[in-house]
Amino acid sequence: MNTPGFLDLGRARKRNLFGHVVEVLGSRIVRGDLRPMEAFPNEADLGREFGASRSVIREAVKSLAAKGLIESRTRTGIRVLAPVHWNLLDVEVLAWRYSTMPPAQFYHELFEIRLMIEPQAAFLAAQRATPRQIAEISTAFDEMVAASEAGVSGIEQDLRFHRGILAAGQNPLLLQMGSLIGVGLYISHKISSESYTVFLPLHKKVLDAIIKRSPDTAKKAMQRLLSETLEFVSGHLRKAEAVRQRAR
Amino acid sequence: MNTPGFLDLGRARKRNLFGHVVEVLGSRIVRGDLRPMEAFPNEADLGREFGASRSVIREAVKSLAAKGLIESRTRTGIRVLAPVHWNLLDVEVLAWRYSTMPPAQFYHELFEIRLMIEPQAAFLAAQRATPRQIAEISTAFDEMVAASEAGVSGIEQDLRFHRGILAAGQNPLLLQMGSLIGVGLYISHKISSESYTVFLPLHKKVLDAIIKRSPDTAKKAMQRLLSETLEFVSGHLRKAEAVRQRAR
DNA sequence: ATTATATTATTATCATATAATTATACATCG
DNA sequence: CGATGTATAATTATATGATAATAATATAAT
Repeated sequence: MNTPGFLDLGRARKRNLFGHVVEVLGSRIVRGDLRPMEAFPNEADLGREFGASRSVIREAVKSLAAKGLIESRTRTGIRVLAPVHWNLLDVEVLAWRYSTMPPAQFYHELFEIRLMIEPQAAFLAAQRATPRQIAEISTAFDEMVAASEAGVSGIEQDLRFHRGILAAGQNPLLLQMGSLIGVGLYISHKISSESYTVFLPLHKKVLDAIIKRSPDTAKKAMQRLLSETLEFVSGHLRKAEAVRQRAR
Repeated sequence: MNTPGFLDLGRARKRNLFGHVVEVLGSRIVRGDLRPMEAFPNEADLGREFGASRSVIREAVKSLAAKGLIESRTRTGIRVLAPVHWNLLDVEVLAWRYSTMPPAQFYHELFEIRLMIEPQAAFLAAQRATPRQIAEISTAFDEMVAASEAGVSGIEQDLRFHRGILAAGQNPLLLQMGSLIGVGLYISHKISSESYTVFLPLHKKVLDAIIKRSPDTAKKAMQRLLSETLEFVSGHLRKAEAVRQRAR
């Protein structure tokens, strides 16, 4: 039974009117339909477009403003902020970006950051992880293996593995990167469901190094895991692209 | 009572009721006054506490929800989410965290992340920066020098310097780290206004390496700049702490 | 014991009214 | 002419009160 947890990226958010408005406007902004400094519909217009009351529109606007996408001022109206202000690590913003960008480019961006963060996180985890945290990472790995043998997704377990390492780094700011990893795994899995099975041994090396308290080894193992995964998925994406080209 | 924001990053809050409610509730949550899963006031109670109408409360709640601090569901009410969900890189959340944490600890966390990101960003900048971007970084540095000679703050210029390098890395996700740097600089400056003057030569080395398109040199220079700044400020913090101890 | 149903607390949405803010245009004055 | 104050109007900010939808909990029926 799959718990609908962290990874409801694909799922359309249409629970309620508010969510719908946020979703549509957020996508538009991130996609670039509504460019900074250009005219933005005012509350009344938005209400008309979505058939929603002013309250709903205002709440949606506040929500997008909290993510740094827009700003709303009296008399001036609503305006899209420059991308510098966007909270790009927000799960929703990440999802909007992903759904409106060439997968290969997005994936590349993502891994460039992961490669900066996670190896060092593994390093710190090897130094600082509590026994409890090591156990958490360890069981996550075991469940990845089990999922692999059972031939099911395992993406949740994979995320728990990586999140566990971030947590063991004992720096709360690190945990923020969990959203990046979540999206990364989600994409990997969409592209090639075998990817995590192939890389189980590399995960194991990271885990072992953390258990042995060998920071440098953990760091290098994580580096290798990430760069090989990137290579693997990029290859798949290139192949898919080639097929699409030929199909024309 | 409500703590007036020690940190006016961007815009000072309290401009209006909405901002006030967001500020106070956000601080409370981040500080840990309102713990996850425990009872949270409902809309009516919040309205009574702040003397605000339901609209204001609802908008504030949506705003905090957009930052991942709380979740609001029909009949269940509002509840604080686990810290994993918080958008810790959001400028406001960062500010709330800073104003409710021991400065030394916060500063350490911050630099641990900066040390993961910025050296590699400098590396990428040396590879990828456009002439225009190099010019931007360069003028930012010149203005830092000018500010230093004039004996004024220079914190804006410093931020532009570091942001410029992130931008030159050509990875939008990198830019998100600008908020971290902004807060970091703000704190450095509060602690010791001389800090950036002392480290001008190290900035220069980073700039030169980028101009010369020497990624490895740029990376190492940035690494040195950051770790020495960290050391410098930590020393000041320790001294301040010692003084406070003695004062008892 | 399990399942269906009713109750009820809470948020979701709507509609409307008034206040506050501020960009703009205009007028006034030095 | 240029600066500076002032009225106007557009837009968001806030308030109020009503109804709808949702789901946790209690209750009744099987």
